Amino acid sequence: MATNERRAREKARRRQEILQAAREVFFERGFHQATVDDVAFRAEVSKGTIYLYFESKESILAHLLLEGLALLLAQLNEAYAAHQSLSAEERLWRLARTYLDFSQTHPNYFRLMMAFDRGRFREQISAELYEQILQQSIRALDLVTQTVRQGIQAGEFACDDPKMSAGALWATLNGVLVLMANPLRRQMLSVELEPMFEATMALVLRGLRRAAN
Amino acid sequence: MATNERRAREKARRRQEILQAAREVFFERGFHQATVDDVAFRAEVSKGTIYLYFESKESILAHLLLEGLALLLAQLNEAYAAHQSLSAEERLWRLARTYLDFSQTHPNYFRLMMAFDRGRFREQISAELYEQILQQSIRALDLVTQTVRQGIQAGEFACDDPKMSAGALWATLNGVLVLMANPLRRQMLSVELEPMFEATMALVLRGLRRAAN
Amino acid sequence: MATNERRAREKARRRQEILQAAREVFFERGFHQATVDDVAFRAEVSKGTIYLYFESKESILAHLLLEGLALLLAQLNEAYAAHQSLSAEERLWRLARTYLDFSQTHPNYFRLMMAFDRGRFREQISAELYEQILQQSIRALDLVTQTVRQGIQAGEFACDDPKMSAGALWATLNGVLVLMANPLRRQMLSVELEPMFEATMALVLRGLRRAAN
Amino acid sequence: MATNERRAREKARRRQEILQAAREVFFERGFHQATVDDVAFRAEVSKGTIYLYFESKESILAHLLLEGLALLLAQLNEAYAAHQSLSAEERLWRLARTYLDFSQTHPNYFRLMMAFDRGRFREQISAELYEQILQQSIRALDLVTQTVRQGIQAGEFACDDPKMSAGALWATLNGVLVLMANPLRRQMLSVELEPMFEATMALVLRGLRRAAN
DNA sequence: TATGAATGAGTTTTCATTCAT
DNA sequence: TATGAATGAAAACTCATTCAT
Repeated sequence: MATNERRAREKARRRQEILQAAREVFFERGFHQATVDDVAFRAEVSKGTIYLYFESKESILAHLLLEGLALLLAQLNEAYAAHQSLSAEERLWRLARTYLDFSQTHPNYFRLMMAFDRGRFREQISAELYEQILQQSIRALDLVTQTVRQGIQAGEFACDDPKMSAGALWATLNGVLVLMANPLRRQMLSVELEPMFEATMALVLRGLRRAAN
Repeated sequence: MATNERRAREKARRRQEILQAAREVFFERGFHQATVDDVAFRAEVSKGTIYLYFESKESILAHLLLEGLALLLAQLNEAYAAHQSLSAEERLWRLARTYLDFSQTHPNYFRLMMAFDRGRFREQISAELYEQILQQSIRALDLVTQTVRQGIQAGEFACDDPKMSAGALWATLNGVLVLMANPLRRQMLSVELEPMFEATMALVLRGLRRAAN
Repeated sequence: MATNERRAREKARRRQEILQAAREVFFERGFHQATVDDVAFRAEVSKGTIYLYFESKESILAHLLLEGLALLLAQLNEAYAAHQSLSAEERLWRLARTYLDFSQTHPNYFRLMMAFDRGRFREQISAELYEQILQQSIRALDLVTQTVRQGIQAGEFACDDPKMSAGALWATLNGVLVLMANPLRRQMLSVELEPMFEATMALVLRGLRRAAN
Repeated sequence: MATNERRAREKARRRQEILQAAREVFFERGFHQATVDDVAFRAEVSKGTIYLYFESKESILAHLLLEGLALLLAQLNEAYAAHQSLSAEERLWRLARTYLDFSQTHPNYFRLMMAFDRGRFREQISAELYEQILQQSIRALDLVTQTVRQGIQAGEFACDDPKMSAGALWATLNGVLVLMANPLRRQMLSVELEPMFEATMALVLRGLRRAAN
């Protein structure tokens, strides 16, 4: 029935509204500082309604994380697919640059992703949700792996295990982005993110190249 | 006076006992789950006493972090100083291996360090304490920078900015260690920490070497 | 009209389904622990529908109680009527035994009856409903009163006020059944329900008999 | 030290104050309707303080019950011990009358005792507390058992098992007191508590007497 | 008649921190 | 210096009931 459809639509919309409110509130005040009441108030629904759409406060956060991952994945996919004739190295640059951009444009989502590995978060959400998040985060890595594989086949790269190399590259990016996320540390190192990013990528890619051996 | 000295000594000891208790409790139950009461009980002092030695719960955590950093630094220093005649590359391997070992032997301290960058932690402790922690964490990096500098001077490495290269190396290590800290992810990647560590180090060092250009 | 009849029939059936679901849910989880949602789910109707058939959660419980009382009354009536030529004492034994059986076969209903006297239950249901329940519970007593009266007329019993004696007998039964309902207490008293029941009945009937005076 | 003593004394006093406040609040509004906030307000302490002295709301209730039992036991003991030369039957009358008086003077405590057997109360308090309550309630019964035993030895009573007879007597009293606690039921039965009590006691004691056989 | 989304007051419990002794 | 009793704000989550559709 049409009624059912409309209902489903409205339900989805309401859910989005709550998620949107939670995003604002969590990002403004921090997850721990923010209260479910805050979210309800911002979403202009009652507190009970929140629990009609989400199991717990943590579950909301998990869904925000999923949202962020989806956004990142979309951008990475776009970067990956954009130009078919790209060399593997160029493609890796594009992927990395996209990630860098994402981390700067959506610092909150990025911080959420980095925080995911830590804490008792895992214990507070359902196993399915947890695995779902992990799956998504692996997908980003898969794009890199594909590209490394391409580079190996094209003779650009000289590594044996594309998975491992991709992991190394991705881990490196994470490390750099996290390291440089702290302004005080940037100052102490007297290095800025952009050059550091460039240098690190150059370093790793140099390591990957055939001639390296 | 001797009395003063003894007093100071006892005060320091009491402080250590509290710290020790906090370490156990925080690591067992997690920082948020642990209560100051737990710490007081474990340290066999009253709750009020805790606040004679530390400003707040967060401050205790910060001092634990400092402790962890001191431990790591000691180990890194030892690894750095051990053999004077080491090549820069060998020395970097030793430093990295030491860091890897530390992350495995003291996973709780390691997690604490990684967590430091996140969250509202910064807002909950005094600015001095915060900077102190940052200073310490920079010192570790300095050892790496020194080594890279040595490599450049010796003609081993072919990079311009030792600070940046050291940062890249360290960031890479952090990234790998964090990435592989999650068992489920290790499984999904079907890669183990040890080979990943080796491969990543090899990759980055290859990128650093002269011949690379 | 036939339609009306069918409607009424269906309405009654739906009501019974809800009552049946409530019985299961309330008895399984306890009244307070059970939610109206549970009942609705079990009855396979929506929560709103529950309120089309019952005024409140408490009202459902009251109707369950009425159901239990009806069941007990039916059994008591049967026991009372079964053999016309029974002596009063034999008849009292049968009634008591029936009550005992009921308390064991339907412990939940029995507990509900015993709970009725307590708590703010009275304040939560309509006065009519409350009185209805009381009326029903009095009817059971009436059977006992009738029998005592019979015994007096037949010269079996030697008491003046049949109402009072019946009340005493019934109260005694209630007391015994409640006292022995607790397993831990049975253990502490090292007496089982059955012998206690027999002994108490024997005691009271002895007291009722003519020779007693 | 004197300080310790005073502290202990004050702690005990504070505990009593909370218990006193809880008694008032629970009895006025009913346990479920009453909130811990109410108790705290009445006791003029903060809510947190309540939980410094009692584990839970239910635990407070349990301690009130213990208080009531202690009071009842004191009165029963007094009645039991008062006159050494009493016959068993006279003594039973005194004990029963004392119980009756208690139920009228402290209807709230009495209701609490009757409620104890029901509900999920058992599941909400610690096993020790639960057993403690049960133990106390058994002690009252023990006085009756002692007296019945005395009657048997003196040749007054003609029963075999004093425990069982005492149980029957006590159960009977409980039954009568509960049955007659409801005003509406008293009205419907057109019997008042006092005569009912007298008649029931007479009935049961007649059943106990030697001549009965 | 039936639905089920929305409500929002209500409740227990926790815990970092303070302060009189 | 040490204690530990007291605080009281805070916060997540529940659920009976209503009402627009």
